[in-house]
Amino acid sequence: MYLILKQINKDEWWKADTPDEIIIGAILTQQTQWSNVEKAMRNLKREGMLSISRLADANLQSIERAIRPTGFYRQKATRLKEASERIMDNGGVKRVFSLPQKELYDILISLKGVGMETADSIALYGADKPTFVVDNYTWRVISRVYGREEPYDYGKIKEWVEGVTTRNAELYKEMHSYFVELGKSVCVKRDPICAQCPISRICSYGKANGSHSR
DNA sequence: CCCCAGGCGTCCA
DNA sequence: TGGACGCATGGG
Repeated sequence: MYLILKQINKDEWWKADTPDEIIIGAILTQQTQWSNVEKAMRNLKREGMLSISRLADANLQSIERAIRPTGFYRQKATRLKEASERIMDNGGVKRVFSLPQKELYDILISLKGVGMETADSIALYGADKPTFVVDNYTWRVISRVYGREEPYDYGKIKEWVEGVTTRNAELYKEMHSYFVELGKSVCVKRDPICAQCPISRICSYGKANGSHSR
């Protein structure tokens, strides 16, 4: 586990040249590997569309073509364009990001294609608001460590973490990157092969079926 | 061939 | 209100 975590630099983990790229990346990475998002971002940059203002005015088909590698590209293209238009209507990225955390969140969550995780990701990594981001990796790690069997509930996990930590954006960026990188190495199902799992020693699944006895 | 990916909106019991 | 489903390309 330490070998994985020691290589993470929270300032490099979600790197972006502009705040706009955080918004674009947050939408494109939904249910998608980051390597495919990078391809799409390169395409958008090459076409001069890697900003909220340019996306708002861009041709829908050209957006679709550029972001195809991320999958769900028709949905994402429409949502990217409409979200960009809404943000421009609200004064642009800089103004929206300068709003108080709750007002920013309310705008983000009202956008089609922006749910709780995406809104929190944008607020945290784009606007430096101290909000903890939950995702499937976070849930995968927590549910195994604490032996939770109930369905994934975003709000419950978020409230629990924020209740036992100081509300600090840099801390939450670091924690999120840890959960994601750890989660990537944790089995998806109740896989009995735990030898190389970074959390095998504290995983309730392994304890239950005895595969961690060594 | 299979399963999975840094979700979300919609629909239905 | 929560569980299933469609969205779709790319990688292992």
